[in-house]
Amino acid sequence: MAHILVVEDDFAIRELIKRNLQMVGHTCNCVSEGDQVVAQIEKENYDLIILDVMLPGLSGFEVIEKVEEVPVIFVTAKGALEDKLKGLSLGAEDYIVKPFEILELIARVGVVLKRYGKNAANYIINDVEIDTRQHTVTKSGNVVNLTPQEYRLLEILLQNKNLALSREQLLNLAWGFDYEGESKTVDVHIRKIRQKLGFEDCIKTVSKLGYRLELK
Amino acid sequence: MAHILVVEDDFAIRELIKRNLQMVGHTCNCVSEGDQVVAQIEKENYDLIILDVMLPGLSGFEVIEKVEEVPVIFVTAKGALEDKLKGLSLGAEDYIVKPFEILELIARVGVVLKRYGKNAANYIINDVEIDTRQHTVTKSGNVVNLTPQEYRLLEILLQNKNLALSREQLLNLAWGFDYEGESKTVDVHIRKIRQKLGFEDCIKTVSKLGYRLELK
DNA sequence: TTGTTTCTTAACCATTTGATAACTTTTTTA
DNA sequence: TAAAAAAGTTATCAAATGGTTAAGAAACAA
Repeated sequence: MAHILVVEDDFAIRELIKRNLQMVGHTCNCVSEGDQVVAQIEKENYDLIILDVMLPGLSGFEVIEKVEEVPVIFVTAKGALEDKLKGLSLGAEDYIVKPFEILELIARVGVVLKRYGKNAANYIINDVEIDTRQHTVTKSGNVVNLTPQEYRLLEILLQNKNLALSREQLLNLAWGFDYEGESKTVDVHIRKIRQKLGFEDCIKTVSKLGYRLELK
Repeated sequence: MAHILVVEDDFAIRELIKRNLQMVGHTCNCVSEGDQVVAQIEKENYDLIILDVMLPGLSGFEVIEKVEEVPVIFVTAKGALEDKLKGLSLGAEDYIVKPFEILELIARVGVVLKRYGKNAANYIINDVEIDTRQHTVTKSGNVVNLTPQEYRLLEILLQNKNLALSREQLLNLAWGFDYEGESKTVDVHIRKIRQKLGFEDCIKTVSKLGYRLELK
């Protein structure tokens, strides 16, 4: 399932989209203004952006020019053909007109994700390569055997690269929100990842808080 | 995207299918009777036919025998298991039961198209050769007898080579979306395939998730 | 029908996994 | 600086997981 950014100023529509995306298993963040988008995609890795054309601040058309590599589906109230053509020529993957059937949106999201699925979501950090579609981790070409929990934690760190995450947050994200365990457990798993991947310097300890995976 | 022929006598269902196929970007023609099919495929090149079993004039089963080279997805009323097996044995690529989730139909269409797009015919893995057209598997030149279910599972793995698939996904793809069985069933079939083909190393277990067929 | 094949589930076992406790080292802070 | 707190490290044992086998059910062929 995918991680999706929704950019929409209308509260009701934003929530509608979010709720339905989550219902089918995607994770999802929302922003209401165009100029928040760049900051957001630098913080986290998104698989798709759903982008309203009419936005306060930067318009959708202005936003898409700043977004590369992440596929975009445009949403607009205007059914105008020029908008559609402009959107597609700017590199949008798809286009949907308000008011839309939520099922249609879900279907289009699925199509775009699948189309992009080919281009594997993988990360390269030093000599370590993580391929999330294959579920493999290699270091200098050699397979590294991570346990399920280690892998889950690593994925969370990758999805939130350069962000400091508290132990509480990490427990919620990698162990599940209903998990009731000790925060020390995170430490032990972090150690394992550091050791297996040589990430001693890569995974920074944020004192009194938690950890941060530092890239670039 | 693909060009698809829909053969369905019920107006409402025909239009539903058509509208949704177009929504995700396919082009689409419809006919309501079986004996119009041959004329239609001679006029235009179709990538896929969606074919109702219960038709006035020629039945779907009679139609499929006249259709070669174009993959077919059968649609039929609920419960007719013999229909399903008959359909598949006649060469249908897939099978879907009314009433169906339109999302499911879209997904299956995508899968069949993908299969045909990239599936040249046969795979060679070590000393094992799988010919999907002939439906045969040989190891060092000797025919290996896979049961129908084993073969289906193997095909799914091949179509998704190097991708980690969850047990849930494998059940959906190899047993059908409507199948309600235990994930352990997958394990047992995986074992059979590993054993019969010597794929112990080839089919990797992805802990806490499922399996991955690793090539090259 | 009967006999045969195939599929699913249950049961068992070996292995892996992960949470915690206990101890050491580092960092913070007073 | 020393005490306290936080983080690093290691070991242990219970639980979870997957491999494997076999038995009964279901499907199929004759």
